[in-house]
Order: sequence, then structure tokens, then C-alpha cells
Amino acid sequence: MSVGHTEVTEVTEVAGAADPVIHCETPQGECGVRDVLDRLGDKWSVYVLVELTTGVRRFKELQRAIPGGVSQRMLTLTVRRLERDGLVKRTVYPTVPPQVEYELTPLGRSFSHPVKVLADWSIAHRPDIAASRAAYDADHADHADHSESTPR
Amino acid sequence: MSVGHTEVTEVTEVAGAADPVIHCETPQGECGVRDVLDRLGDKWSVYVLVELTTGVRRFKELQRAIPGGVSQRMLTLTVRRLERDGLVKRTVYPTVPPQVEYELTPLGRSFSHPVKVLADWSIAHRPDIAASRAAYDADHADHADHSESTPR
DNA sequence: CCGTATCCAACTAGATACTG
DNA sequence: CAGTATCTAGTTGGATACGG
Repeated sequence: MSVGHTEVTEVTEVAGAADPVIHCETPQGECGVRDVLDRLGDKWSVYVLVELTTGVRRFKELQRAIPGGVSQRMLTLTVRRLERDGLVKRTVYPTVPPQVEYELTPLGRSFSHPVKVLADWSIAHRPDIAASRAAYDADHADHADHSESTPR
Repeated sequence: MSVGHTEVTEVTEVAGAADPVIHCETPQGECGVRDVLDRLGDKWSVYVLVELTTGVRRFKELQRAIPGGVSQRMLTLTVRRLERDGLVKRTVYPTVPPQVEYELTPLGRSFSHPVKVLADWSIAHRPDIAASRAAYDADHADHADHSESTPR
């Protein structure tokens, strides 16, 4: 990779378990993770990717499989973005009624690694986070709420 | 961890390099990654975390270090959320003028691992994503744009 | 079945001014 | 210095209706 000065340097890395020191540098700032994070940030992308690690899926199958119930519109937008980024391959069979299949590309499959690491961490530390939130909310119950556990 | 049925199962995992099959199961659906992803999704959290892997920072230092120029308001909201989740520790010295220091908690440092994996992947595959986007945009230049490469 | 178009509600983020 | 308050713009997400 020879694009810009983007760089991640680990200093204290010892045996693969020590805390990494992440160091991002780019002329204008703008560390390189932003592009990917945008994809992770939206509400449905991860669910689509996770679902597709199991195999090929059709549109309706995806929609039914995703928890929370995604609307047609959002699912369409999501898969289009993933297709544009080269993470998902979309195949249209010109039958009638039409049939469309989605599957992970090699790039998409390689991306499932970071996602899995994230999922593992998330599941492992969910109790800690929940506890911390409860403690924080108990302390600050009086003057203000900063983001209630209100599900959107 | 003995909370609910949340579970991540890898089936095809062979030598730590094969594509993992991620399988999330919970009574209501709702895989456990949502909480963490919400934190990753917002615009500034990752930058704060990344900056704090280097060491302790004061409010102004954080604000200056973060690329793109975060507003006071957003930085406050961000660090508050991170504090609430137990990822960041906030220490107030009742001096005059006041001084506040931010640092990662053990939980926050452990979270830097998934973040680093993500950053590494992102940097490694940025060219691929860029290429895929360019190709996609070239093909679909005619009828619609799905999210232009508008740099914010 | 697989989308697209339109409208609308909710949330996020920025600018600015003010306080301990 | 380190916030809080307010007001406003931009973006995202959901509902619904319609088209190929």
C-alpha cells in the first residue's frame, strides 16, 4: 500500500495480547477507518453481512432473517452500498417473477473477520457495559440524561 | 457469560485464517453487537478512543488532536457516552481554572483490540473499496447516485 | 418478487452564546 | 478551561404507494 501516510503503528504490542497503541497519521488528518466505519455505523449493514456469512440469500430471505424488521427501502439502500463497496455480489435472474440473489464477495468474506472479532468482544463485555451504564445512570439520575436506553 | 442465548459460532474456522461463519441467536433476535456498534457508529468516538491509546489527554488536547475539528458540544457528548459505557475514565481536578483528564479504562484498552483489527483491515483494503466504488459509479453514472463520494 | 419514489418523523451535528 | 443551553441544518430511517 502506497497511498498517503496512513499508518497504524503498534508500540507496546508484546505477545499479541498487550494493548495496542493505535497511531493514525495522514496529511489532512482523516484516519483511514472512516470509510469502513460508515458502513458499520448504519443500522443494517452488519446484520446483512452476518446473515450472508451463512450462505447465499434472496431479498425476501434477508428481510425476514434480519432482526428488528428492516423496511424494503432500507434493505435496498443497504445492499446497494455493500455492493458498491465490493463486499456483496448481486445476481439478477431475469425470470418472472424476478429473482435476485446476494452473496459475499471474497472481500466481503475477509471483512467478516474484523466483524467477528467485534462481535466476540461485544458479547464478552456486554455485561460490563450494562453494569457501567447502570452505575452511571444511578449517579446521574438527578440532573440530565445523555442517551436513555430508549430503543429507536 | 451466561446471559440469554447470545452466541457466536464459528464452523468453518480452520487455522485462524478461514472465513468465519457468524451465527447470532437471541430470543427476540437482536444480536449483541448493536450496543457496541452504536458507539462505533457515531462520528467521533473512534477518534477519541484512538487518541487515548497514546495516553492521558485533557479536553482541549483531545479537541485539537481530533482530525476534522470536533465542536465542544460533540466532544462533550462523545466522552460522556464513552464514560457511561465504562470505556473512558474522567478525572476532574477542582483547580482554577478547572482541569479534566481523560484516559482509557481497562475495558477501554481491551476494546482497542477490535478497533485495531478494524483499522488494519480498513487500511489494507482501502484501495479495493475505492476501486470497487469507482467501477460501480462508472456503471451507474446515468440514472441515480446512492451516496456520492462527497467528502464531509 | 424486487425494487423505486415520495413524504414525513427522528436523530445527529454544527454554530454560537453564556456559566462556574 | 471545561463545560451547558439553545437554535438550526442536514442526514437517516420508516410508511406507504406505485412500477417492471
